[in-house]
Amino acid sequence: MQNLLHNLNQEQLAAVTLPAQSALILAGAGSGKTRVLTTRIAWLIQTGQVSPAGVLAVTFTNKASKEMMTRLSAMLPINTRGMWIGTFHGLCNRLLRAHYRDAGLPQTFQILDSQDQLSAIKRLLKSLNVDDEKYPPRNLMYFINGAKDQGLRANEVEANDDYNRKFVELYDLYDQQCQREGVVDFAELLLRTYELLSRNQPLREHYQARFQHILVDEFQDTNDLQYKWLKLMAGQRGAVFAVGDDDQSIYAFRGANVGNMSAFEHEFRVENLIKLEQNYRSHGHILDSANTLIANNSKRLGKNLRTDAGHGEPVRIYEATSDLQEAQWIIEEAKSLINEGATRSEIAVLYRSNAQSRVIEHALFSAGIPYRVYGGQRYFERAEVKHAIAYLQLMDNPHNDSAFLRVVNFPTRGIGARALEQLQDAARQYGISLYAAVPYVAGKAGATLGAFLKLIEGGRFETQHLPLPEMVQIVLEMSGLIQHYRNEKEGADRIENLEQLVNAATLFVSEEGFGADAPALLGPKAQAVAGAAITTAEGIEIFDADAPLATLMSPLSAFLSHASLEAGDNQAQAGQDALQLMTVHSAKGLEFDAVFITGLEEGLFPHENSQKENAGVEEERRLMYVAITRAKQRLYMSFSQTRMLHGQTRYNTRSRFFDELPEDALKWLSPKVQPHSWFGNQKSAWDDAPEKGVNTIAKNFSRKDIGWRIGENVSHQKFGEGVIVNIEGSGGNARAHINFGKHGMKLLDLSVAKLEKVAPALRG
DNA sequence: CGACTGTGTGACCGG
DNA sequence: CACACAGTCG
Repeated sequence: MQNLLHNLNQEQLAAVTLPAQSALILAGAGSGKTRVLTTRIAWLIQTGQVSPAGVLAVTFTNKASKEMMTRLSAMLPINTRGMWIGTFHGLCNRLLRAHYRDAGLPQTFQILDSQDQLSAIKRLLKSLNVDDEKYPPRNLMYFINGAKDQGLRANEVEANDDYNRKFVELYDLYDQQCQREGVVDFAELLLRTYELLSRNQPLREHYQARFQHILVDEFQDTNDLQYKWLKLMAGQRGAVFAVGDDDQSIYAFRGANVGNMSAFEHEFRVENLIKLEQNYRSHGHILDSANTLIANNSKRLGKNLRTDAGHGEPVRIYEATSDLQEAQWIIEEAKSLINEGATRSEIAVLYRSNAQSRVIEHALFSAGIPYRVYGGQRYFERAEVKHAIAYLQLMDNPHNDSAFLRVVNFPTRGIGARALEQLQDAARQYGISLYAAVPYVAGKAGATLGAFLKLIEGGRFETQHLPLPEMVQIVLEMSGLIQHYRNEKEGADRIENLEQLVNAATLFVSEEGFGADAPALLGPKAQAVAGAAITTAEGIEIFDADAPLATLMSPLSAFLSHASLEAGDNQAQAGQDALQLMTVHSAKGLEFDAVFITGLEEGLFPHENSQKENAGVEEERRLMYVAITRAKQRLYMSFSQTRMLHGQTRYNTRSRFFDELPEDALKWLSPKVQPHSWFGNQKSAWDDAPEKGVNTIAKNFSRKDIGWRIGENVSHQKFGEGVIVNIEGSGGNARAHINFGKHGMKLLDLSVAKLEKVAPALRG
């Protein structure tokens, strides 16, 4: 035990060895949060305060839970696979499989990822003849998920006007559709588990008694439903050890509620609030920047990171003239870092949104620097893989209409809109799934549909006794997918991805302990394996959802869950030493020797969608805080005067966050190319101005006429610095649209407004 | 009727 | 750059 604790600092030690009560650990970035969590679990077990089965550890990401298991295995000689360590979603999946009947689900229920969910919603609207312009599917999806994240069913949502009442009605119909098809979305996994435990007293009491210690990572990211879920699991006696950092709460957009931290403090009667403020990651200037920036937020629990490392390098800031040039600068700097001996994989380029990666990737590619992009499309989200998965889904649960529609005519087999219309009519008439409705379709359409049905059933029959990887292989062939892509010009990659699915299945089966020969389709004998049955006073038998997936569901069901819940690695050439490109969101929890934060412009970072509400800007600031605290030794920040986004040039001012950083920690670099930017140069914004649209109006005037031009940096007494985005009208009537960053877009009369020219590169 | 091709529109962050 | 849509050909 000595060695377990001996490397901890005082704060960490105090947290790890707290008594068995609920506690809140405010853990700053780089303060050894994961270490405290895992050591706490190990310490509890090693000192005999709890058995491994009495611990429930919840994380948000698969990565975090894997990390926890790995570290725990290194500390204790136990098999962590049987332990209850996982993401909220993964743990709920386990519980629902074990108690599927009580939860009102088929044993082979399937999980919709957000793509699936959106297409299910579109399908619902279509079948109801709802105008999807008036009720956009995406909005309905946000509405439904938002409600579920608060733990609200349709009948519990308040609607004050007709428009929202319609949403509520559609929410209810959506849930009915999911139930009919045997599918659940992400939020449903949690809500359904919550309802299961609140309604089923013996079950609830069983798990409450079992989990004496509940540990939660990234507590600041919990939404209302997750908070209620934890409260229910803990019951009266459970000790919840919550670790979080309110300054790193960056998921409000999907329902996370930082308020849960103070609520937790009161409702769980927290006597021990420990702050981990010693930072082991970043040099002084970097940490100062983070601290000074985040001090601009109003609602904080209060915490200031300190470090024993020296000031280190200043934070370098660069103003680029264009996104292209920004990328070139990044590459120059990265190159010199590498020349100085930096490891490529220790250099990260962060951006606010995925769309920004393209320019940087292009530049890196041209420069021949290996790089790796996180985010973007993930393995199980690729179209061809989703197709293959849909065939497998149909074999496990034929009533999944989304899966049915995805592949019924892919590869094409002569089933068109007309046939499907007939099928959908029949399904609606009898209230059954498309699959079940096939026999009710007559004529030629009925025959082709019948052939598809035979294909699925034949595949199922042929593979029922085979192990999962072999089943996958056969499905790839009999579905016609391989053949289809073989005929396609650029199908080689897709075939490779499909064949990768067989490997994925092989790997999965062995990692989850299914045994190489376990038949893919055969349901598990859960009752026999999963520990003793518990009979309650009411005579209800409960089978504990103990132990790994292998005892709860068939290899195929488990694999399909895995495909939805883990979506796989973000594509990338893994392995080699490469620069790391990712969004700030996906960088959370990581650290790098050198970090570039790019695109620091008003409208982009902070993002324009967040600027309407004040709380939104605070979240952007926390996001910036997360970005800064990823850096260990070197930190670079850059912004650009112009940027191509969604096919048009945008003129932005630099991010307000620059004004919130400590001057003495910064070093402003002047642009290396075109020092006074394009407006003094021959090639100017005129040449790049789009040929169509409002800009052509401005194009009719020469600079002499009005003295101002698009793209020019100006200063206004009240609004500060801005950029002329567009000019309309002529001569004395000319008016300019000017982007004043945090003051927003203004339309000013050029003959009236007192504007001054600003040289873009100058800055104190 | 169904398969294929071209044009227009919307696009952050993620389990 | 991805989808949904209309329009055309077999």
